[in-house]
Amino acid sequence: MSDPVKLIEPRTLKGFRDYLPELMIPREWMLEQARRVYRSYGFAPIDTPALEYAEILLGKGGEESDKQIYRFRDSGDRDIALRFDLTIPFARFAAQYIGELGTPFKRYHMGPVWRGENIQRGRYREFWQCDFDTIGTTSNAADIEVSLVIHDLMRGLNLDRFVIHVNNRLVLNGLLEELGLAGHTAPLLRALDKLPKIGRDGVLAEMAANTGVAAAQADRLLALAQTSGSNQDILARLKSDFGTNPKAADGIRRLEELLAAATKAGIPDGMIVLDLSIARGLDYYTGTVYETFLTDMPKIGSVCSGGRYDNLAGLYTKQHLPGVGASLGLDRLLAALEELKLLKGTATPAPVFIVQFTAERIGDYQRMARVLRAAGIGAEVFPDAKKLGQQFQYAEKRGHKIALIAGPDDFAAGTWNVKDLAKREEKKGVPDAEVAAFVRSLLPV
RNA sequence: GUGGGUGUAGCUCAGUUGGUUAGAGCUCCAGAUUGUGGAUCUGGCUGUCGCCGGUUCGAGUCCGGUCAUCCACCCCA
Repeated sequence: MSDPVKLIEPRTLKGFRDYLPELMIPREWMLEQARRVYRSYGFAPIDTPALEYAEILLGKGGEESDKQIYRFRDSGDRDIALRFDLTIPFARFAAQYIGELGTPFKRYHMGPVWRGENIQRGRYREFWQCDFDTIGTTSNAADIEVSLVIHDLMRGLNLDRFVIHVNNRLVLNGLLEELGLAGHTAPLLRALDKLPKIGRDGVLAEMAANTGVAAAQADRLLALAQTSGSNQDILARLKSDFGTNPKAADGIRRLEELLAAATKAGIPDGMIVLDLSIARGLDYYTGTVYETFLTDMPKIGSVCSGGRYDNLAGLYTKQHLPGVGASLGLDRLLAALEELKLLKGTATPAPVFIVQFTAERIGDYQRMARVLRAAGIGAEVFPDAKKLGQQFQYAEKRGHKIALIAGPDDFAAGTWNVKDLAKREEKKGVPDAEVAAFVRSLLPV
C-alpha cells in the first residue's frame, strides 16, 4: 500500500459562493428577465473588464468603498483593482467612447463585482449587479423612466410585494443649506438614518457629538424627516417649510413630477413612496435616489438601488455627462427569494425525461429526444438501462416534468407512453408522430 | 475593522458534574418488488467531534489561539 494521497480540502474563499443547478437555474432566469426588461426600454448591452487600473476606480465612491476595493500588483507591476461596481467602469467607458456613442446613451450591463468587506446574509464579496443607466441628459423624464424600469423589473421577476423608496439629494442639500448645516451633510444624514434604531434622542445626541450643531437646528431637521403620511402630505410639508430654497424647490418639483408621472404611467399606488431617510448611497449621487425593499424581507437591504449623478464622468473627461440609473443586486435578491422559499427547486433545464427501457433501443430514444428538441422542448435520455423505479426517482429528484417510456411491446405498436411525473398520470399508446404535440399540450406555456 | 452567538455523519441536531468502542432522525445505497417513482419493512455506508496548541491519568466536553459561519455596528447590492 502506498501512502494515502494528501487531499486538498475543496473550499471557496470567504464571501465567494458556488452555485448548484437549483440556484443557478433561477439565477439565469433572473438574468433573462432583467435583460428582457432593459431591452424593452431600449437600453443596449455593453461589457467592460473585471480589472481596471486602480486609479480609475479609487476615490470615486467615497472612503468606505476605497477600503473595500481588491487591489493588486500584476506581473507587469501595474497597479490594478477589481471593479467595485459597474457604474464607475461605465463612467470611464463613457468618457472614452462618448464621441462615437452619441447622447443620450442608454446601456445595460450585467456582471460580477467585488468588494472586500465583511460578509453577512445577502452580502457577499463577489456578486452580480444588473445595471441600467441613461447618460447625456438631465431631463427628469430619465429619472421617471428609472422608476418604471425598476417596477417592471421586479414584476418581471414575479415579485409584487416590494416598495420603491425615492428621495432627492437636492431636497436634502437644500434643506441643510436652509438650516445653515450644509457643511455637515454626511454625518447629519448618517445620524438621521439611525432614527428607527436609536430613536429621536439618540439621533440628536449623535448629531450634537459629531457636528456640534445647535439643538434647535437638529430638532428642526429631525421633525421634517419624521414627517409621515402620504407622498402628497410629505411634499406639502416640504414645500411649506423649504419651498423657498432653490435647490430644495428643484428637488421637490422633480419628485412631485416623478410620482405623478409614475401613477399616470400605471404604477400602482403604494409601490413608490417618498422616503426622506433614503439619503445615503454613494458619494457621486446628486439628485433622485432609489432603493427597493422586499416587503417580506426588508432587513436584507435594498435589492435594487440607484440614483442621478450629474458629474460622474467628470474625472475622466471634460465633457459634461450627467446620468441616472439603478442596479439590481442579483445575488442578494436570489438569497432573499431562496429564504422566502420562492424558488421552484428544479435541477434540470429539460422538461422531458426519456427512460432507457432497454439498451438495444438507444437509437430510438435519442431519435425521439431530437424530435422533441426540434420542437423546442428540452429532452434528456437516461444514460443507463437501470430499473424503471430508479430512473423515475432520478427524474423526480431532478424536477423533470414529463417522462417518456417505450419498451419492446410499444416499439412493436409504434407508440409511446407519456407520463406526467407530478400528477402521476400516464397516457399509454401515444402514436410516435403525435408525441411532440401531446407533450407540448402537457407543458405550461 | 469592532463586539457577541455557533461549529459533532451529506442535512437537522443529541451527547448527563471531563471517563473507555460518539448517537438519533432524515438523506443516500441495496433488497423485498427483473414494464413504472413520493408508503412500509429489512440490511448497509458515512465522523481527523472545524483546525492548532494547552490543562489533565483521561478532552466532543475545560482554557487559549486560529479559521469558518450567523447577528449587531459600519457600509451597501
